[in-house]
Amino acid sequence: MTKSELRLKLSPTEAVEDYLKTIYLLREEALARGEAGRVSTNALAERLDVEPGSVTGMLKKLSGGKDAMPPLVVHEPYRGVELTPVGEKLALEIVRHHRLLELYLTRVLGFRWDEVHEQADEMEHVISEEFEEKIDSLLGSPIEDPHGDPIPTREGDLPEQTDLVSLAQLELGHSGRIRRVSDQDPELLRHLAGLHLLPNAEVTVLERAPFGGPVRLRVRLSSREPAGVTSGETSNGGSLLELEQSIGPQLAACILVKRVS
Amino acid sequence: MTKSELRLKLSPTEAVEDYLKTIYLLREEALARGEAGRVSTNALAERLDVEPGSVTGMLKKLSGGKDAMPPLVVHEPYRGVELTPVGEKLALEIVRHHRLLELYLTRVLGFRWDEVHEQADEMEHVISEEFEEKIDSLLGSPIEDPHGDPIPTREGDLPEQTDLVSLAQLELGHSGRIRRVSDQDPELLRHLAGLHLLPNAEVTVLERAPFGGPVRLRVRLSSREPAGVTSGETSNGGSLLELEQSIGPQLAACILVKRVS
DNA sequence: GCTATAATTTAGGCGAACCTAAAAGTTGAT
DNA sequence: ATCAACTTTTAGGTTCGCCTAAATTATAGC
Repeated sequence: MTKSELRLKLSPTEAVEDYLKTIYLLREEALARGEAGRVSTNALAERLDVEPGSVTGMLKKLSGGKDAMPPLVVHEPYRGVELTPVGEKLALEIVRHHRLLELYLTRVLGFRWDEVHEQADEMEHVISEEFEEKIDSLLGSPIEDPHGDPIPTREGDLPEQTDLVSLAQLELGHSGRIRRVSDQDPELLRHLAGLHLLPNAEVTVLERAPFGGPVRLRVRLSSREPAGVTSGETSNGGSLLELEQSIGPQLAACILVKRVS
Repeated sequence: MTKSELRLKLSPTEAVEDYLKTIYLLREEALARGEAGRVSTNALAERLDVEPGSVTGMLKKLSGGKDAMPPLVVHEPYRGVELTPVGEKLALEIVRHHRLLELYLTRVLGFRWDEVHEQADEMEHVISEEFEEKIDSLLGSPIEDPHGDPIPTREGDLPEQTDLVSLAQLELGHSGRIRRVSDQDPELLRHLAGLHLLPNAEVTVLERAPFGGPVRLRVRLSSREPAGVTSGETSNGGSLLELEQSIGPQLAACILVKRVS
């Protein structure tokens, strides 16, 4: 009843919100990789941890438009799906909730950046517009979350992130400042924090071994490391402001930097 | 998936949590009224806004104990239901979440006391134990919420509230300090705030009209009115520290006071 | 003790969102 | 042009939490 009451005010189901959000995020990731086109059913299925058949069923519902709800996606069979303007609006609301929550949980409640994604995934569906507004203004209307992901405005506009390339693309000898890291995997985030590969750090590609070998990097630590990012181990006793790390190529692909040199 | 994953760690469903919480709260209210005995199916149905038949079905499930889940209630057909120790533990966890959230939303995020109940009802099911701990310590391990309801400890102990009587019971000429008000109805809370009948205010019963007539009260405003309780209208310009109000008997029954004289 | 009323249970169903298995359609490589 | 590999759809099923309607059981008045 609490649930159905909510849904009655024309709000989408939690499952619907998850589908819309995921379509949006997959699209965003594809764009970052320079790929065009629609999101495939299978990609959605994998990300949502659901069988492809279930996705088809949901896409049918979402593109149907019932209950005074306009179509939220355009699904062209065999060629993927994309959001309608209304669907994108809804997706952006959820993404905004998610990223605001992630930032709030780290900045205000002191969680580490690897702890917040799962919590935000739960809370994003239940917080009220008023709650959203309160934490937004408490944070000073921030434009990105702890992982560097841009936070949509209430109106659904995204701060543009220009010229970001992944460490997998950055040319030998070139440098960049870390701007954005995938928030999906807590393990990955803990690992990166351990290597001090954090937002605002400046890195240079020293060497790239062939055949998918590791990438050797010089890391210049950011003077002010972002809050709530390092674990308890305050091993920053020494004044090491520069170090070298080696990372695998799929890890490098998760790290987006803004070119410096 | 997100949902079923959670449930797999042996956590109860949201519906189950709502049933347990509601059984607990109805029991608590009955105790306050001096009634003993179990909670009836119909009382549950009414509070949960669900048909009685649905309640019976759920009670069967809850008393069944499956999926490595022990029985959470004892349901004696035709004579109501009560929580088992395990069920009560779970119920108290939800109540703790709810009341901590209510306090957090008023104290930290600046919501009014009539705005927080519905939000807490949603959020209580999704916040993590870590979130609970963070806001608990941020609030200084508080013992009651904005409406004066006691907050269970993490161990499931309740701060005792001794000697509370409702304004419907308080004898003519006697005084009490408002300690606790039902948080169920936002309208009621707004109304009370308008009459300055707020926690910590001291009231004296001046007159009680017969046949369920109104109760006339003298209200001495608390020096420090609880935060987030009065609406925008800062009509507290004058220095009126004492005033008279008249309220109906069912309203009086919602206000619990601690005897002063 | 009987009956009216209220409380409870039974039985059958529904929609949401997922599943599996298998069929059907599409694409690309040779 | 054909066939293998992939993608998508279909068809039928499951669980959860709710519903209604009808049957049953308890309680209380007379």
